[in-house]
Amino acid sequence: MNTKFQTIPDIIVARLPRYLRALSILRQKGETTNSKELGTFLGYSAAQIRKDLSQFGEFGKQGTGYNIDFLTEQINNILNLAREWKMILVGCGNIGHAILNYSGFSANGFHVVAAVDSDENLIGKVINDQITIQSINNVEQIIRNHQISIAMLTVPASVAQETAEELIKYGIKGILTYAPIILSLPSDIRVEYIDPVISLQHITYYLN
Amino acid sequence: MNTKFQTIPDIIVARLPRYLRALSILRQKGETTNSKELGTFLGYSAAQIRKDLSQFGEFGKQGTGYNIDFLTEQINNILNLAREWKMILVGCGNIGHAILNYSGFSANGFHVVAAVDSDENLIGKVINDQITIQSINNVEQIIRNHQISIAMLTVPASVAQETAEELIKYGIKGILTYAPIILSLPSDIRVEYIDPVISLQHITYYLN
DNA sequence: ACGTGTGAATTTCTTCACAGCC
DNA sequence: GGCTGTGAAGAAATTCACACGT
Repeated sequence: MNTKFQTIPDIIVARLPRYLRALSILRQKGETTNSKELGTFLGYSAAQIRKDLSQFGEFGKQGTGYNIDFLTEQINNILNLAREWKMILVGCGNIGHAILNYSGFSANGFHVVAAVDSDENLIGKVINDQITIQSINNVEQIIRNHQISIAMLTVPASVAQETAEELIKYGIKGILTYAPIILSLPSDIRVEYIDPVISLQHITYYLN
Repeated sequence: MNTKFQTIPDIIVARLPRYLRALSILRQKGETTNSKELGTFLGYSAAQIRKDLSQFGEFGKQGTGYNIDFLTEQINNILNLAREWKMILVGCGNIGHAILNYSGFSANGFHVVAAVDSDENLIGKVINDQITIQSINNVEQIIRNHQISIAMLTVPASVAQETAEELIKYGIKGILTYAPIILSLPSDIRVEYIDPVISLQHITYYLN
């Protein structure tokens, strides 16, 4: 194992959040698990689980397996989740509203601390008794004041690229976008796409 | 190329919907494209684009590249998109509501023909002047009557597994689930996950 | 006896590089 | 000249299999 001088393949990093999901469920049934159980649960091989984790350290015990709380803590550390993250929601249409009403983010340490939109009619609206939609004109000030590094982008596809570029200017480093468009951004910006149509089109290949 | 006796790696299938997204944008600028342009646009190598497409046929012309309309049609055929797909929405909370109000599905040939929920207070509610939320008790009848094979699952995590199992009994073959839980289902059922927390946790690995 | 961590073997995926056609 | 389609080469990911610690 070596976390300092080796860069971890992204394909492994991508699996770590799934490990967390699995661990939180397995925790309900016991204090320990092992690579076989975890693998069966997630649909991966036991060897792959062990190989993945060994990239970051020696988290298991021979003969016993993994202590779930300990492994969870380690993966949280690896993914920089041992802290709270502030996010800004950019675009407050249908999806934006659903996001503001969704409790799953804050339950996992991700807090939407501001929401902006360009639609005058939405500005000032209070969602979920918690957050007030602000003008997108304030976005620079909001991002800088709160030191926000993650944005959720739920604007129309037609303005997604330019909006993303603006956010980056103000210090955003990671973007979770729901716009059905491929963003062209500097390589140091992390972008994740949520595009249900792409997921559906993937499914239909296997149907008939 | 051989589409009959070779099974195509899923990693290639997964890229095809992205090609469609790219093609629809490139189409606005011209009638043809080539592997280099497409690759640059998507962040893949030109060789990979050619290799991927060659799995399914010879869609390009030497010296010219690919006719965008033709290539789009071919990929649509490969992904079984040259038809309309009916879907049922199971769970009409926040995310369910956002889905019902989202036009991106029907614009791509995916039609939500029914929506069900277990909450008595929601039943009978009309969304978007189009669809009436029905009782989940009717789900079998709805799926069978409409011959629906795709479900969008937006129920709470605690009931996602059992709900999915029920849907499969009635003939559902593909599930797009928003529940933050790993479903354990027969291998002939196609499942795609949309889990924004997993996406965020992937992003944070690269931030600090 | 159980189950990890890990080199080695294997399989899969990506890129190279070029013949061949437009 | 430009660009595809594709074997061959190379790189990456996965699985094997086992020594070793508990």
